[in-house]
Amino acid sequence: MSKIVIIEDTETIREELKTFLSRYGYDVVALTNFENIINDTLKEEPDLILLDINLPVTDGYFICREIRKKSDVPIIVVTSRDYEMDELMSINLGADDFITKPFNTQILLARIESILRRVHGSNNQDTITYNDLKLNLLNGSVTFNDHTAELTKNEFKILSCLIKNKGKIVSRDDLMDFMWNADIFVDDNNLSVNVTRLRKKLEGLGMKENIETRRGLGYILP
Amino acid sequence: MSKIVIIEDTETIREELKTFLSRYGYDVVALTNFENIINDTLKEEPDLILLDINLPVTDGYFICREIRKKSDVPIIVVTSRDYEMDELMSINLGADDFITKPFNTQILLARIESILRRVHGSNNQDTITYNDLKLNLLNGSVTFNDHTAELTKNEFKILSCLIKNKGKIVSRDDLMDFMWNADIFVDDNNLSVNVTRLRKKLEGLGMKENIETRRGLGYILP
DNA sequence: ATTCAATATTAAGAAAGTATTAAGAAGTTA
DNA sequence: TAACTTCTTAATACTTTCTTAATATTGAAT
Repeated sequence: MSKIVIIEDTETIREELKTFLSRYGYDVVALTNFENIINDTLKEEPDLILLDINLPVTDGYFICREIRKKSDVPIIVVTSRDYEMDELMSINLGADDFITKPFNTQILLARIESILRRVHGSNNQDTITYNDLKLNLLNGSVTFNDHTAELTKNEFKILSCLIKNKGKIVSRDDLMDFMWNADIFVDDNNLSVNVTRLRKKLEGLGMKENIETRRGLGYILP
Repeated sequence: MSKIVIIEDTETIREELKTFLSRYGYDVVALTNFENIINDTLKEEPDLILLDINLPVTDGYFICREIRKKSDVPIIVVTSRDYEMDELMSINLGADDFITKPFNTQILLARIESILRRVHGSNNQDTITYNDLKLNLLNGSVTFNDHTAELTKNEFKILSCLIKNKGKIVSRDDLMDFMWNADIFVDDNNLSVNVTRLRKKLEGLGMKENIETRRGLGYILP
């Protein structure tokens, strides 16, 4: 399910869009407080952003550029038909597409799907998830709701192994093999220690229930 | 120099487009014989196709679909404003973008450039950025706000590699490979030294937080 | 309830991994 | 070649993470 963040000041349009896109299976977040809009948007980790460029208070151009500085998330810029040159500008802003108001909702839908297809097409397996827990494979960080922590190499290996096998028990032996070359001897307790540390880190993020021990069998993310 | 094929039956528009796009440095081919249009077009091996969907004799929809079957070349579909639903259709046709007549030539140009940029990868880029940091790829200088510094070859390579991978951890090994031919041995510490120097230079520009170390994993511009 | 193996916990020292500094080597440019 | 910049090597310092070790807890089996 793709998440779309809507940045639009007109309440009616905003709500219409939200209802419409939700009906088509998108996870839609319509931000209403524009004070900290850039960070708020990025915090949502959307798959796509729908940005009205003609915001009366905040500057849509600015928002677009700032978001692009920090993220490659696709941005569709919404412009008013009267200001066609805005379209031109939005290209240089780093926007991925733009659409003019009033727009046909089917067209909007098609453009959204087109972009998402393009992005997901290139098989973005950048993050793996377990419920609300996200493990970023590229920068080695975990996020649970809004809280993020960096993992060390060992913690990262354990967690990625368990998430990839979510719902299955992973034996301690398998984990050991995965983490260390099987030929060199590593004390078995080493794993316990690292699991403990990982658990603490996850709890620190607010994830109370995380890795479970199945005594005699291994560990599991149930 | 990118080659654009124009498929448009109205001679005046066709010639106008050709003149206009040529002036902006494109190699333009305007086909006039529609008998074998699909093969003729593909034979040109264009970088982009501009296709009028409302061709009176030949069916633009058909052309678009057939071209897409045989090639991934970007297609911009030109439609008449009256038939907005054409836009939707053209997406399903495999078109990459569409534009309605009468169009602002600057917008057309912007869309063409946008698509070509997307396809060619962000190649024709003179500078790459990370937040407020700009790295000029042509002269090897970095700018942070108003402050500028010259980078040495090694510093440049490290920074460009990290900016191109912003948000991702780049392992020391990858950086080493990127900087030196993997076959000759280069002391690993060499990288540390160069990272230190680069960091100092960036700090000197006022960029307090820059390259982060992820011990055991690599470096990252977060 | 007791026992025992399996796992957890804690803390502290060891070991990698990385940073820093300086000095000489190797290029560059005038 | 001299003067300069940049690169590499080397020696040493620093830090984070890993591992060890000693001890505690848990849960299943008896």
